[in-house]
Amino acid sequence: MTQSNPSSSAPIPDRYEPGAVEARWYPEWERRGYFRAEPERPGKPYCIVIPPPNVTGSLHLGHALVNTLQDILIRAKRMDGFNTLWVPGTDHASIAVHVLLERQLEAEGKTRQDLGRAAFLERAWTWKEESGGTITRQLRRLGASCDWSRERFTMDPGLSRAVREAFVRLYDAGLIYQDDYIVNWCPRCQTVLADLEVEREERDAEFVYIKYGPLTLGTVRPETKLGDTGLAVHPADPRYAQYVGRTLRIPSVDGEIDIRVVADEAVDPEFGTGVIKVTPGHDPTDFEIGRRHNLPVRTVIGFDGRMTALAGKYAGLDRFECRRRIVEDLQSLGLVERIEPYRHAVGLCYRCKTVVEPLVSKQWYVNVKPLAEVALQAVREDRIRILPRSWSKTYFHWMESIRPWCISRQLWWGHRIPVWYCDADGSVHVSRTDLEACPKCGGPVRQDPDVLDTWFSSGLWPFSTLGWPDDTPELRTYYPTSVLVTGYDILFFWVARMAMLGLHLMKEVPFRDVYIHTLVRDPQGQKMSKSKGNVIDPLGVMERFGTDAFRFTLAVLAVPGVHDIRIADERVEAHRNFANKLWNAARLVLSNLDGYAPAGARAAAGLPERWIESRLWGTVSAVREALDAYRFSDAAGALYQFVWDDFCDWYLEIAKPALYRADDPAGRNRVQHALVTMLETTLRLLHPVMPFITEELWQRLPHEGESIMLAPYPSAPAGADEAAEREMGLLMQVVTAIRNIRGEMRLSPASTLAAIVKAAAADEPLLRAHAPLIETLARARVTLDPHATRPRASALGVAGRSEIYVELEGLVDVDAERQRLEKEIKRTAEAMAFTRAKLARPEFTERAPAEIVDKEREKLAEQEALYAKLVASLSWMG
RNA sequence: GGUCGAUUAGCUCAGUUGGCAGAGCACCGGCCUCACAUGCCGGGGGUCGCUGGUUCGAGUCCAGCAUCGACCACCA
Repeated sequence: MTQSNPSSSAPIPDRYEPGAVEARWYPEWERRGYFRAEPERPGKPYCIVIPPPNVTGSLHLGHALVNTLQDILIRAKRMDGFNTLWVPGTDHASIAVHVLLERQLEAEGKTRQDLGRAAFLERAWTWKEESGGTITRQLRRLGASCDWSRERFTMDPGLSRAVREAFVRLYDAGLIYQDDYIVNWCPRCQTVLADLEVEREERDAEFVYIKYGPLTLGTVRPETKLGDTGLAVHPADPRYAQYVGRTLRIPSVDGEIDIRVVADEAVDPEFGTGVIKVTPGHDPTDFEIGRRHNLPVRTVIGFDGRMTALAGKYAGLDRFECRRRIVEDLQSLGLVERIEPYRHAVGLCYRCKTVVEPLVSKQWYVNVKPLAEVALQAVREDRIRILPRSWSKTYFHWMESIRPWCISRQLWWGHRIPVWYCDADGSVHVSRTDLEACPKCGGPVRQDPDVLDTWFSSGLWPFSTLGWPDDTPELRTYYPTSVLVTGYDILFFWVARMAMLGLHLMKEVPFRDVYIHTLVRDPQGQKMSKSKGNVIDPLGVMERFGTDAFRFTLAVLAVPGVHDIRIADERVEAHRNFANKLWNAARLVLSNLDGYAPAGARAAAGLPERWIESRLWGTVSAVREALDAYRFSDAAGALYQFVWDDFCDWYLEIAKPALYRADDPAGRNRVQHALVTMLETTLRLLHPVMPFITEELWQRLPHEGESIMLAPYPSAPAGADEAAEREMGLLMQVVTAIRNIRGEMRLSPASTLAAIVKAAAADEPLLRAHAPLIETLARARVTLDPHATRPRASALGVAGRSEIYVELEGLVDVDAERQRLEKEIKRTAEAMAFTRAKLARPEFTERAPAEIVDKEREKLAEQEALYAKLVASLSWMG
């Protein structure tokens, strides 16, 4: 060993105490540079870019899950000799930061406009500097082995350059354009929102039937009446055919108005009265109808959510207040026919939950249709694998019906749109560099005041973080990245955009695999939110149970599927216990290593050693296969079962006698060797999931190398030792049979039982050879007698085709035993009848595969033998 | 309205090509056995939502129904 290690040599406590171990190892790993990547390093590249958490955020369960999974993959690949890179970083989260800072300002009685753009941005940067480190500190706490030397932020100079490059290229390709269109406007955030950023929520409302002269129509938005520039009916609706094309003069809240009736396919004649009012300025459908029929746009609600001057006497009123007033006024004019309760979905801002107002305004768009086709193709052709596969369909569906992506935002915090306007000659210039003067006339220019959608810069993340647009070694080595791990909630927001932009700008997919994990919910299945007060703080969980236990729990919960997972304390507690189990197993091994000479342990392995080794290799294969398929739960499950059931419950108990005996140093050494190699390998196998405890224990065990992080990931040298597994299986059955009797008969665990084993001929030598092992594990004296008859006062156990009699020596209630026997006879008879019936059916014996039929026949033979024995036993009971 | 998914033990959930229903927790009984009571040994408990179909054989495949959920959607 070349470096001193921070693990203490003090006596090992009998409980695993995670806090100190975690605090010790992470800084040490980081200090030694284990996380750092080098493009020139040998090994197949394996790269993951982190889904950048919002810079202002703190670690929540979703982050904990996604980053644990990534860390498991990266650690396993790193140990397995890959040239690994895990790029960490954070997102500037334009609108989210706005909401947050504006709430702060609100508390001070100010608005962002009071502050002004420069001061607001200064504040945002200060906030970023102050709290931006929180999440990365917490990721370290989780054990995330990211290459922190390559940490990126979406508003870094380098990434900002990438954003401009991308914008210019898309603009030059004619894929970015400006359009006057109806958009989703958030009156609180004072910005436009992309369609995706509008959430739907069912709300109760009033459906008001308003008289429009001879016609009546229903609406949930009476206030937009002031913006009506037409009425529409379905072209094939005979009821209203006479009105189509006519302009009606009708009474309204603001006197007589003229309104034209048009026919349009968008109208559903079945709904309401079959007539709709057309308000092109405040409804997307109406906007389209208006365009088709040349109806003017009349904007009566402003960007602030208040009625405009065009609203006449209602000008200045809040839109909802105006709604009430209009309905009152209509009622007093006798223009309301009736009002019905109505439940419908309203659009809300995904950040501040304010009701979105459809408004017409000029915005920048990306024509994503052609990009989507390429991105669609990549998934169809499996160049990008979306896992679990079922998510592909969702991706296809969205991509196929994709609409232009509105990318401008009337916000300040973000990437300013690289477009300059010259007022002198009216020219528009898109530029990679800041412009001071108009390239055409040399006159003054002003930059577009808006910023880009946050997701524009995160859409470049897989290559912008690797140095794009420069041609860097990082880009050449690590792009395309190997896998993207993320939640389905940002499949469209992020994954789809990365696929489109990556394929367009890099001409290559941004990632080979996309592993979509499920979302984490509280124990009641509720989505966690601050307002519900059900947020589980991962740091608190790690504090209470340890990071490794927490990570293991997340891995266990990470089942491939589409429905969300729930996390409860009991789950984490169970894995805290698992960590403790591992700790104590190691403690047993470590405290019995005196005199251990690795070189002298070459002697032929005994059956239990062959068995545990076979089990270990089976586990190694299972874990590797599971990780390759992103089946984290299966990997964790295999590890749990091996460590607890096979290694601790069986092998350690088997090993103890040899360990404690001083008279057979060779045998002891052999067992020590098995213990050390099995445990050391297990720790390496477990390390990606439980990095801290495995490092701590590995350092204390005999090992090669300076850290478990750099040790090779185990691979199975051979297949299973089937003979060993079968033979040990039988011995274990005999032991369990005896223990079973002890339990059923209520015999003291302290007593040594007398067991007579009537072994089936084929098993006799094995049972004879390992009788001492059975004796130890079952706490029984074992007599092997192939011709034994069952003693009168005894209980019967069965292992395979062997019988075990445990003498009860008058300790047991005969009636109780008789009852037990009767019950067992009944059960056996039922099972036997079932098997017989199955075998009696020619369809089965003729058409089922031979080995299945043979298995059934064998089963029946065993059942019949057992039945005969049981019946005989009962007669012996008298 | 469209799409996808779920329904398995008291609870939370596994169950990959159809071949004897599993885990963790909870529960019951017995143990402080010199690694661990965050432990050990044993045990009980399920018509796999309902109805049909395919098959020698269905938790698994197909159809319908019921209940719940998620996502998408311009029905005013």
